[in-house]
Amino acid sequence: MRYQRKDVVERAIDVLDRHGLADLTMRRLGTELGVQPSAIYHHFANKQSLLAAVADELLRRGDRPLPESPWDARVSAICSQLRDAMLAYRDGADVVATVHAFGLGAAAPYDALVVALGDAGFPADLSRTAARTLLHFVFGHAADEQTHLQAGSDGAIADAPRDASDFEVGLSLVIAGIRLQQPTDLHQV
Amino acid sequence: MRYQRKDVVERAIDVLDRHGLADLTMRRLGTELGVQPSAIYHHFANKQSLLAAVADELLRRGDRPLPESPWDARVSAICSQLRDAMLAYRDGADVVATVHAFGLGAAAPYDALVVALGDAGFPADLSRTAARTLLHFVFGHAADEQTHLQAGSDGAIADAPRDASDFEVGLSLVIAGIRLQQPTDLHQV
DNA sequence: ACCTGAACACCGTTCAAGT
DNA sequence: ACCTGAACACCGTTCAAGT
Repeated sequence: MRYQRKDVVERAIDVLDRHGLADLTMRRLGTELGVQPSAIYHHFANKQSLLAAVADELLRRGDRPLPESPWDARVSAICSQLRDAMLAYRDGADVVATVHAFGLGAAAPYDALVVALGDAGFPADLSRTAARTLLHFVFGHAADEQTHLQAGSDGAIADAPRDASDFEVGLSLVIAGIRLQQPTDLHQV
Repeated sequence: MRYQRKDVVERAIDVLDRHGLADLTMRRLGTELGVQPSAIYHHFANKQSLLAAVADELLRRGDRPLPESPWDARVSAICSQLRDAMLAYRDGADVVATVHAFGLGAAAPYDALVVALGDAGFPADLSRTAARTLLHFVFGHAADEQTHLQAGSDGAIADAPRDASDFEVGLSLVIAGIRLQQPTDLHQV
């Protein structure tokens, strides 16, 4: 029963999706792998690194080729893809947000947004600020939605009725705000 | 040494600010109060409720009267005040975000935003979506900033240089996007 | 390279009983 | 109303030692 890093991450995602983040403990994961908890520390320095690897793999699995299209459609596609990737697994938004809060993770979507905005002619400063603003929205919205969905399945009361298009509306607000910052001579590019 | 709910919350904020969220345990708090950990369960059903009360108190302490001004300035003031309240205590953004992720907390700023937007003439649906979009930005930005500040004081490398006006720029992007949704006959109100 | 076994220093929560 | 004392069922992490 010898495992590599990759096997451990795969099993961790399995436990996450079946039992949730609260049950994704080093001890539980060890049991699932048929191994002592301490064995996992041969592959990861600590639980934080394991979670970072899990978050990266979740996002990697959601990776799709982006369409050739105007910058705003590309930005929208990156955000939607990120959202879909997080919602595809139980507590996925939580994991990605936790890892991001620790200062790691989601570097790929961030870079993709900065590039898309830079290509559209926005200055580098604004591109970075706008990219982070978009990520805050996507993370926050996904976490919110996953919490409410889960609260619903737990039998708790869903206090805020959420429309299916709520994400698109919020996203379009932010993108519209970014669009306004374009130099006027680029409005038709 | 008999305490009431309020005393427990105050001491919890004290521990939070001095030692951080990771050290705000029921056992630690009990020790600081000179009481058994189990005694806290007389005042709070569980740790989650305690944290919710802590988050509410943090926001309450940051409460300032809002200026009479156009809707966009009011919205901006609500967001800045929320941000300041979260950053005023160590790990404050983390606490508020955690509580919010659990489906509670930050109801006051949310309601204030919905009212400000509704008064400006936005339809109720859009007001709610815009209010949540703003909260996602403010929470995400504050958590990000607090993480990086703390990483800096821990001696870690601050990977993304953050400008002091970064919050204002991001916030103005979102508000500008909302402004575009105004019915044209209200643009000058 | 990968794992065991045992320990260390903790957690949140419950509950009968006390004042 | 507020608290004690003791227990239950867990955590993440370290480390010498094994193969």
